[in-house]
Amino acid sequence: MTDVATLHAAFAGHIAAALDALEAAGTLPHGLNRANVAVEPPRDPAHGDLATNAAMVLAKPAGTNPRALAEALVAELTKLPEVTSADIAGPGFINLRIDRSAWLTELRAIAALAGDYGRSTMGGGKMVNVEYVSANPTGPMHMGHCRGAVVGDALATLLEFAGHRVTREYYVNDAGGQVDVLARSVHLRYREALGEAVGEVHEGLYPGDYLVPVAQELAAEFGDKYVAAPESEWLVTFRARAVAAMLVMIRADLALLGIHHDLFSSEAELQAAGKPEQAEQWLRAHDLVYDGQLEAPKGKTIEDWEPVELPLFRSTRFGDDQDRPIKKSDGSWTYFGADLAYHFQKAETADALVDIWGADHAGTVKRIKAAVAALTAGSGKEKPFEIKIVQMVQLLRNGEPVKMSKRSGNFVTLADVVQEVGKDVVRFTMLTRKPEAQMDFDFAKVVEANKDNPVFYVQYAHARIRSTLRKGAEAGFAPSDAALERLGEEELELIKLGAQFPRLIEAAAAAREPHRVAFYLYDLAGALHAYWNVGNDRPEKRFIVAQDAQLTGARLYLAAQIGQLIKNGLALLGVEAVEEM
RNA sequence: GCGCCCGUAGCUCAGCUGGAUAGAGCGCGAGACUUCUAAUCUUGAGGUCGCAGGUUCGACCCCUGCCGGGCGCGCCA
Repeated sequence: MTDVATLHAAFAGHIAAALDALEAAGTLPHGLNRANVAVEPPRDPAHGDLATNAAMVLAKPAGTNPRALAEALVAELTKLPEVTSADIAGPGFINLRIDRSAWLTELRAIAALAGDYGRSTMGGGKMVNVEYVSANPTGPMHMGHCRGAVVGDALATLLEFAGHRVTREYYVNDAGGQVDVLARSVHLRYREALGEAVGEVHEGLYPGDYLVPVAQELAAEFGDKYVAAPESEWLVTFRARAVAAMLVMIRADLALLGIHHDLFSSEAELQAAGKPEQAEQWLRAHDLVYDGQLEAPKGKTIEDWEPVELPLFRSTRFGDDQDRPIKKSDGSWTYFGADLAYHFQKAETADALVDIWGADHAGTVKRIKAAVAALTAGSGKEKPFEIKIVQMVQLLRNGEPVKMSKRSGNFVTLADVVQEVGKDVVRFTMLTRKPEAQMDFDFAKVVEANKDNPVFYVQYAHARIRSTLRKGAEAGFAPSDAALERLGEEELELIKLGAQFPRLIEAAAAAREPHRVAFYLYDLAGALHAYWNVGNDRPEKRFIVAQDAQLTGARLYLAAQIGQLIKNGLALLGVEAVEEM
């Protein structure tokens, strides 16, 4: 990475330096928390290029009033050569105007940093573990998994770009009852592969045809050895083979979306290593697990409910409505029991944990966070642990809900959707809504080629730029920073919007919200299109002005940098920046 | 019954961790364009930020209580 400071980083530094100066002069006490000091463009551009709330945030802890502090800050900031004016507004905002040469310098910074423009050291190399997808290995990926997969993957990329070291992890639930059902389902298909007429697949088993290939392999390898054998003889083998086959399929499905995990962690291995026992032991020693009776579930009546004594985690202490079992009555671990040990294990190597979960698991957030917080605190390795919930996606076709039949296992697969609308459309669309809000995904709308469609709009902006650069090259014009001073106010506005990219990256990463990148790109594309449209009626406002090579060079240089920004942003979302459409 | 999420323009949604006069697209009104700088453009109207309190210099944002919608609530995963 080239050593070029972006305007955003430079001004964060300038404000900090000004505050340091005030501390040295005794105007400001030492050691104030500056975490809430922000430097950002004011909402109303008429107020200036940059604004800081430093005086308002620090006035109270400093025991002074905002305007007095602001005046002292302004005195420092006006010393900077690139600051043309610094005014105090409202309750104590400081509005700065930046010399246009600084914006042109920023444009050169984009060119110099290219794919690294916007990259941040904010994360300080901290190891963040992002766990996402983690679908049960019992079948292909379907649309229910899609949103979490895309959000998790984009978040992981974003965090990397913001200076974290990231592990993309998939937790494989290969130890529960569902993988036994999988093994039995494959056994049925195995008998079928050997010529037996198995008829309708039993209700409790997985009916999907995707089990046929692995069953055929087993048939070819073992012949009829296990046809009549008791389950105990084949279950372990069939289960292992089936899970392995399902994971191959799941990886292939995820690859269609450009998603590749670094680590697949096995629940069965975790249990074999005795991790849940260790966790239980500690929790018991600290009175967080006890043997008790589970209450009957609320809100519905269960006829055969019988209280039994189980090891329970005291989740009621943490806001849950009842204590939760970590083991079943047969002595095996519940999902929760294994999961808390799993997260504890992850916390041993990572500096922070982020899980992406579907809304159907939202009810279990409190208990797992409480258990993990207790375990990590107990070992002196308390780690931030966030769980991001992604809400349901309703599939529509021309406004009508897409029917899904659960009975036959006839769900809409991720592969089908990617095949129909393409990877880029799926990924971008999943990111044009904050994850905690429900969303509609209309097959008809997401592929429309018009400005209502954000995917198209952003990709088109990039293609337009690339096409312009090609046309310019054909006519003998190359982007050049030799005469950037020829750029006018309209161009400057575009640069100012572009210069927000580094700040946006840090804010989005800190909030763990990759969708902000998508919305920013939509804004940037809109600004580019608007600028372009002026040239429709006024040829002298086009990027290529044949009789003015100097101006054309400067405008193409601007175009190239905006294109670079869009490309960088799309890369974070895992969407291709196309050359033409 | 309980928990979590959502509620912002007619519709679909943003709103940068509490900042300045709450934004965009669609739709609607008015005008322009008949085109490869193509897959439209310009402009206007449109708001009790679900409701009611509270916290403070300041609230769409935080707290409490309601209302409406979604998801979930067995030792399943």
